Amino acid sequence: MNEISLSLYILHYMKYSIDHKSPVPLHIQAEELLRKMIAEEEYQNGKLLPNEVELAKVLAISRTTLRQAINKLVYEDLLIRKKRTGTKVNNCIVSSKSNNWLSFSQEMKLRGISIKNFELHITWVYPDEMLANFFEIKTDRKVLKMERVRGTSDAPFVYFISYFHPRIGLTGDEDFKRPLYELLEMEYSTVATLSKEEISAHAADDVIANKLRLSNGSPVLFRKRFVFDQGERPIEYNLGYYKADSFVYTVESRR
Amino acid sequence: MNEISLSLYILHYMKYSIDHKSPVPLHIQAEELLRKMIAEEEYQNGKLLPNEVELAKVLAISRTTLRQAINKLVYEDLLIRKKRTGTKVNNCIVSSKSNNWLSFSQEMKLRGISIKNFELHITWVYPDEMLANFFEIKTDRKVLKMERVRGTSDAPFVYFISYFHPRIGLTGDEDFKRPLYELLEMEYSTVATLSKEEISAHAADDVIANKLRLSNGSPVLFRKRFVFDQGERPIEYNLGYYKADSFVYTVESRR
DNA sequence: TTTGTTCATATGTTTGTACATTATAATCAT
DNA sequence: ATGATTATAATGTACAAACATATGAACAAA
Repeated sequence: MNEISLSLYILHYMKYSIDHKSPVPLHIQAEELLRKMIAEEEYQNGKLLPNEVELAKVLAISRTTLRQAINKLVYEDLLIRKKRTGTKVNNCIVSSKSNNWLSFSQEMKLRGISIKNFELHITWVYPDEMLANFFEIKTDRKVLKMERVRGTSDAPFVYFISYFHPRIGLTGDEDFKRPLYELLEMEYSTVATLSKEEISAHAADDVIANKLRLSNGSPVLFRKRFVFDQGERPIEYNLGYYKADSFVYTVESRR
Repeated sequence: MNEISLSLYILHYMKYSIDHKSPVPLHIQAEELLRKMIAEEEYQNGKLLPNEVELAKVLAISRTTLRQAINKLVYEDLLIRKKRTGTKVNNCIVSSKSNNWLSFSQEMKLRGISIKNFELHITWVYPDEMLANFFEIKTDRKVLKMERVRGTSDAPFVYFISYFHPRIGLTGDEDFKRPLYELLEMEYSTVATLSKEEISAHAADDVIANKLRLSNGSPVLFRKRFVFDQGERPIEYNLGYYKADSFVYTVESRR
């Protein structure tokens, strides 16, 4: 690479730079920087990152240190390396790692996808038999129900229904635009620790089709989620209807 | 560490050793070795791994390389490092083993469902770009393709397509009515160890609808499965189309 | 036209080295 | 005894330097 394009790079990455005097480790700084970089539009379209040696040179860190940062993102499946070609953003639509406990919005943010809340509806309802049973409460004890439709700026792609255990103490006036599990953890010292999920395919009924702007009978991915706290006490029952092809559930298992 | 305890270590790790002449990278070998080590009972009880410099010395690899391996397991949350103390097994997350490794027919049997094979079709085909890439072979090298439709005595409910890596040595004349992973293990000494899966919902196209006796556009649960052996070498690529509501995927995760 | 061959260039692997950080243990002064 | 200090032993961070390997592209030979 010649002087000119090198200085272009320098210019380009001015806004992100590494502070060698900062107490935070260089590879952490580099990681942060990469996360910001790959959130940018141009990288979403499959543009390659600058190659390792050059980028290391520009950031004035060693290639090893840079690789340390890149590797982390590769492991998180946010970047894909290819020999002789380079490293680029893994822009496959939406996916969720099973052991990852990021909230929906956090994960979307990570991938540089901005999400829009289409609907947010809070009510207090009587639980049905099943829910009362799961929460281990009587059916005459009201629980907080949250309905939510979310998607990209273009169109909604998921319809959530959540029920929360009254024990938590939610009033319904909380700011539900905040990441949910953060809210529970910060304000209600309830930590979601265990989740049991059931994933299946369904045909959209009237309600679902309407919410997701689909025609009746369209395929949706349905996820039922039972969430527990540290003491394995039930805290949330969550139903999610995802527009087909908008959500891929990834699971990694080893025996 | 003195001579005696060092040689104890050597003895102890004789069974696991690193082959410097093998084509598989040292850090991969080290990773495998660690996985085996930490599976041992004594390490489950909070026993610390040997410290990095010593272990590196015993295995005759550099500390950096060893750390590469350890880091991967740390990232997977299998190991926990602690300064001044050492690295030990994180035995609190054993639940991920809930991921059953039963084969399809075994699992059905367990549930008391007798299954019927509707179709079983074996061919040799050229892999497409993606498959060749996964198998790390050229697109002109044929691979064994197995198609299979199975269900209850009433109706089919799943359509499988499997591709097997030529390395395994399958001829196509095997008895595919036997449990598949048993066959691979017994006859071809190929042990499926790691599986990465992607689950999503789709609308059935002509082919799928026909195989499963559904109408076009009906919802199906689609599962893509990448299967690897001990050395993380690819051995199978499997596509499964399940009739909606006939299959529920359950996942349990703990953080 | 097809098939090798080579070259350039990207990531991949591995080592050796050095110093920083930090939690604990041992020591010392009070 | 107890609080402060120091030493130690582990991981954490960082660099530079090789060499390995895969692959696209250009070119040459069949």
